[in-house]
Amino acid sequence: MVRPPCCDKGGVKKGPWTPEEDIILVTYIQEHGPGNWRAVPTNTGLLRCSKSCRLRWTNYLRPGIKRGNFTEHEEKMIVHLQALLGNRWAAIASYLPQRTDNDIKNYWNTHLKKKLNKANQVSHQEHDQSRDRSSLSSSPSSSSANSNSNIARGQWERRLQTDIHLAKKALSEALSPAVAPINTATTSSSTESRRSTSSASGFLRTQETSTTYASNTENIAKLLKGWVKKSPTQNSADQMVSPDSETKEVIKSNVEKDCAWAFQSFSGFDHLKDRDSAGVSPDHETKPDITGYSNQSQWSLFEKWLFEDSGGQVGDILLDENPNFF
DNA sequence: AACTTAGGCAACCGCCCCAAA
DNA sequence: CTTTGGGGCGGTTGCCTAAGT
Repeated sequence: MVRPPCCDKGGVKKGPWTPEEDIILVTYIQEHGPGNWRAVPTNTGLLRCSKSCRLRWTNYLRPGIKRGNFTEHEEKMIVHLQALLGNRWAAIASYLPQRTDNDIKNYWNTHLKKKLNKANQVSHQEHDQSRDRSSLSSSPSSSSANSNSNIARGQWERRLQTDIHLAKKALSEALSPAVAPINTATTSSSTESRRSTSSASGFLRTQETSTTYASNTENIAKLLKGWVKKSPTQNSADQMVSPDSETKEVIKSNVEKDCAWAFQSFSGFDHLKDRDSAGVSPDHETKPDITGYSNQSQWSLFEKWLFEDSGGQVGDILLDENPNFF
C-alpha cells in the first residue's frame, strides 16, 4: 500500500515562506517547542504541511543558524567529513552545528564540488606529467590498472573506516553518561545520523551560556523589517498584530528565550570532544564564548581529533586525491 | 535596454526508519 | 506480528538574481 504524501491534501500552500508565516511558526514554536509537526498546521492555521513547517524551522528559523560566508575552516571540515562520511549531510552538519544540512549540501554542490574537481584536474595533470617523465626511466609497473585498483582500494578503505568510525562513535555515545536526550526534535532518534545530530548539538551546548543567538534574532528582525516594507495590505496577515517596535521586542525576547531553551535541549557531544581534549578544559560550561567555536585553536583540536580518529586516513585521502585543494 | 545564461539557494519530493497502536 | 503515521534524510527542482552578450 502506498501512503499518500502528507502534503497531498488540497489547500496546502507551497513555495516560498512569507514573513508572516514565519512569525506564526516561530511564535507557535516559542510556545510549544519544536516537535509534533503534524499539529503545527492545524494549531496555527498555516496552510502548510507539517514537513514544510519542520523544514522551515530546521533550515531557516531555528536558533543559532549561521548563514552564508563559509570560513576556510568550515570548508575544510566539510571536505574532510564528506570524504569520511560521504553525502550524509545530516551527519556532516552535526559537526558544524551552526550550519544546516541543507546549507552544507548546497554549498557542497555549488562550491566545493567544483573546487574539488578543479583541484583534481590540476593534480591529475601534474600526475600525468610526472608519470610521463618517470615512465621514460622506470619500469612499466605503474600502469593505469594499478592506479585504478589503488583508487578502488582507497574507496573501500574509506568506507570501512567510516563504518569503524561510526561504530566507535555509537559505542562511545552508548557508554557515555553525559548523553541525556531532552528534546525530541534533536535527540529522540536512534539511527546513526540522528545520533550524530544530538552529538553535535552537545557541542553547540558548550557555547550556550553566552550565546545571544544574534543570527536568528537578526533573521526575525530582518524578516519583520521586510514585512513592514512590503506593506502586506492584501493578505491575511492584516488581522495580525502589526510588527511595531514593541512587538519586535516581544518576539526578540521570545526568540531568545526559545534559543536558551533550545540550547538546553542539546546534549551528547561533550564526551567526543573530551576524549581528545588534552589541553582543553573539560569545563565547557565555563567557556561559553560562541566565538570560541570559530576559534582557531579549538578548531585545530577538533580537526586533530577528527584526523586522528580516522587514523590519519582522511587527511591522506584528501592529500592523495586533492593535493591542490587547499 | 532587452534578452539569455549560469549560479545559488530555498523548498519540495520520495524514500526510509522507528515507535505506537 | 502487522499496520500506520510521524519525523528525518538525501536528492532534486524551480525560482530568483547577477553576469554576460
